[in-house]
Amino acid sequence: MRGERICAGCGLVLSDHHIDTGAEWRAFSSEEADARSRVGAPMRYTVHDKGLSTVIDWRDRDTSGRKLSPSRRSEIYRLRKWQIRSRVHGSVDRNLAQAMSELERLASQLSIPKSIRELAALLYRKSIIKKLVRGRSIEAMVAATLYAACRIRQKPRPLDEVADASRVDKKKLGQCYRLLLRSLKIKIPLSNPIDYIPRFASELSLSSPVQLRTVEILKRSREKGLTIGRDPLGLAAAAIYVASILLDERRTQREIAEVARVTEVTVRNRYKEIVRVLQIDSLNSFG
DNA sequence: AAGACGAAAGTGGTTGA
DNA sequence: TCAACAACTTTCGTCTT
Repeated sequence: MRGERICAGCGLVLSDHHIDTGAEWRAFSSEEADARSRVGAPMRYTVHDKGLSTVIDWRDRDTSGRKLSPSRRSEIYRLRKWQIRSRVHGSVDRNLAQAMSELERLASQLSIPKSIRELAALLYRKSIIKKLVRGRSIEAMVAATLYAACRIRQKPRPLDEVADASRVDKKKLGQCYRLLLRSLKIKIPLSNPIDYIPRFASELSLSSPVQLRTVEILKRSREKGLTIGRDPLGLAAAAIYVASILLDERRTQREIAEVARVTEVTVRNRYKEIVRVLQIDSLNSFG
């Protein structure tokens, strides 16, 4: 239920309220699925198998014992073949299948474009080859690859956001992410605060002049060395806060802190530094 | 009443002996 | 491997709008 449509160019969120038809939970058994399902089966997957779980009988008869039409027969034949194939292929394939469906679910919930999903899928395949998934949850590794893919494509999402959507806790997600970087020997630079601005500004309903001013503030902050060793999310939040006041579209520290997933204290600390170093006197109490 | 402020103590990751 | 360290969080009492 948390879909957004995002302009690929600028990141502007065009519309909200898309419906994710997938279940938002995972079930490890059918009992659990029954227990957690609140809306009944969305479709009759049990009939002549659209899922992979149903066993296809060898006889060419349907459940009431009648003979099947020729076209139906060939369809069943095809399905039977797939079922055998999926058994022949080992645990790696089963792991992948599960992972890919989890990836789709997660990416859909986070409105992550297809090209980034594919990169994440590639990373996951590599991590399987490297046996990184052993002893870790599939869900955690999937989330980590997705998080990494977003950062590689310069469309970072806060770690917290990914963690929430995947119900993997932040700590584990971070661990998996770092393992991924180490094992696959990929280097991902710190995320650029500017990359967060379009999303955050959109969530806060801020005009594009505010966005432009925010970017300006971030660039100048970087030149002054204010960004070294600082959390990019905190910088993004603080710059938005300053810009929103300067252009008279003020948002509270709390509002901004919430979308950026940092605390108000961090917003405060960063924005004080920005105001001091960039000498934005109109926000200063002193003359 | 809500927002902003800043001090103080706690957390998890990084670094360097 | 461990301790010091920097940045951020949590919490809370106080001031400002």
